[in-house]
Amino acid sequence: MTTAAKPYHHGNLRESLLLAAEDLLAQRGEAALGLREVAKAAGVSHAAPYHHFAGRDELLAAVAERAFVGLADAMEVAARVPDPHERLLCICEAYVEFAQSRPAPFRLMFGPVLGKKHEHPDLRQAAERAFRVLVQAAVEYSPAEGAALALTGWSLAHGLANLLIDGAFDGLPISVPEASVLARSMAYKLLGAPR
Amino acid sequence: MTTAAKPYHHGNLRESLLLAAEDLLAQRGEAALGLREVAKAAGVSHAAPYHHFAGRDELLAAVAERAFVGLADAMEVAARVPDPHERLLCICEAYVEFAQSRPAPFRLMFGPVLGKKHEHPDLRQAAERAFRVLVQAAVEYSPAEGAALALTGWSLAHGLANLLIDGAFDGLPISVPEASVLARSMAYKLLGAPR
DNA sequence: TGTACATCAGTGAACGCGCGTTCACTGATGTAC
DNA sequence: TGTACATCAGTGAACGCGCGTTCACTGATGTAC
Repeated sequence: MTTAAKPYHHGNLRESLLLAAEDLLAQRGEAALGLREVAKAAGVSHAAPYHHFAGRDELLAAVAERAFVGLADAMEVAARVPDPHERLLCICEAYVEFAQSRPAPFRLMFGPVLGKKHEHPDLRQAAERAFRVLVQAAVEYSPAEGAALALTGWSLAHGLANLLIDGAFDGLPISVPEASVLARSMAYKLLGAPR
Repeated sequence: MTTAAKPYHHGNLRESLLLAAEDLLAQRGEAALGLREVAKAAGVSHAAPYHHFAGRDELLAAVAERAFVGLADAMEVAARVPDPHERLLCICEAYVEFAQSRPAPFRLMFGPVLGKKHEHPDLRQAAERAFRVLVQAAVEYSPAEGAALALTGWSLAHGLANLLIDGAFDGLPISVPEASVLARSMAYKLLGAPR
């Protein structure tokens, strides 16, 4: 059994660091996302990341940006549903599912750990792409109130997502349905039943 | 001008520590909420808090609990509105206003910084009191769907609150109204216009 | 095809910092007689 | 009312840790001739 000698030059360390960061984020949460931890997880000295990122913030911003790309992708897939009513609903469901399946990235994307988000234009751009999917579907559903509907749907999905991943519903003195059932019933309250 | 000699025994250090923590939280956010920082802000050695709290987590839990008490109080005041439709709306508005005026406590209450919330029964109890205000108003508005309506209203208010305090609406490519206008228009979408 | 050399992308030691927690201590308080 | 003494609530030093960042360095790569 021969082990490949570890090359001095990594070749694609930037990508490896991001993958390691995403792994770390998923396993241990945003509190563990330090430069040294990420470097260790990528199997590299703790000073190596500085050749690829200006510092911790820039690494975090890159991770958040990639997460937003993933969210926008999922929302775009959901937006392929033909019926406008169902389409809007599926987009919101996709949003909640994203948060549930990747809670730590979701927190990083919106929370205060990564401040000064406006200083990272790529991050902002990815976020806006996701938002536009929702706005477009809302306008298609209701041209007159598209923007307001998008903000309302976003708030509803965002609130449900956060409450779910923060465990706020756990052990509540009322019975709480499954997340997907919840999302659907809430959306029906907002949009009415399917036409 | 005589300065009162600082007494060796503080008298009410537990309360002072909590006040200092709340101040620190408001000024510099949850990241700054360390035992040493709080002790310094209270003008006491960094080991003194251990006579009043088992450790950092217990201090944080106490701060979060007091914040939940404040939220529940605000919601109860809002619940005095006679008309059931307007009452439900005012409760949600109070929720959003609380988050906007005290974003850092709000994050601490729900976020992952303070984990294992179920290990702090007082905290859970204060949180449930706030939730019950909402459930009761929802049941009074619509006995048949009270619980579902409460969850939906909570999600909507919670999502709006989080998006607002995280600055997610800043610089969006659509125009976003004032927070209170937003909350009201969203609630109308959910409940219909006043009867 | 070989070789000199500039550039790149790593390493590991070090700096300075703040954190939570523990410990032996001491000054202040309050209670029993 | 006075005094001995237990208890309480502080202090300050110390431990061990991990963090972000900087630095001089060196091994690897690639390019010009």
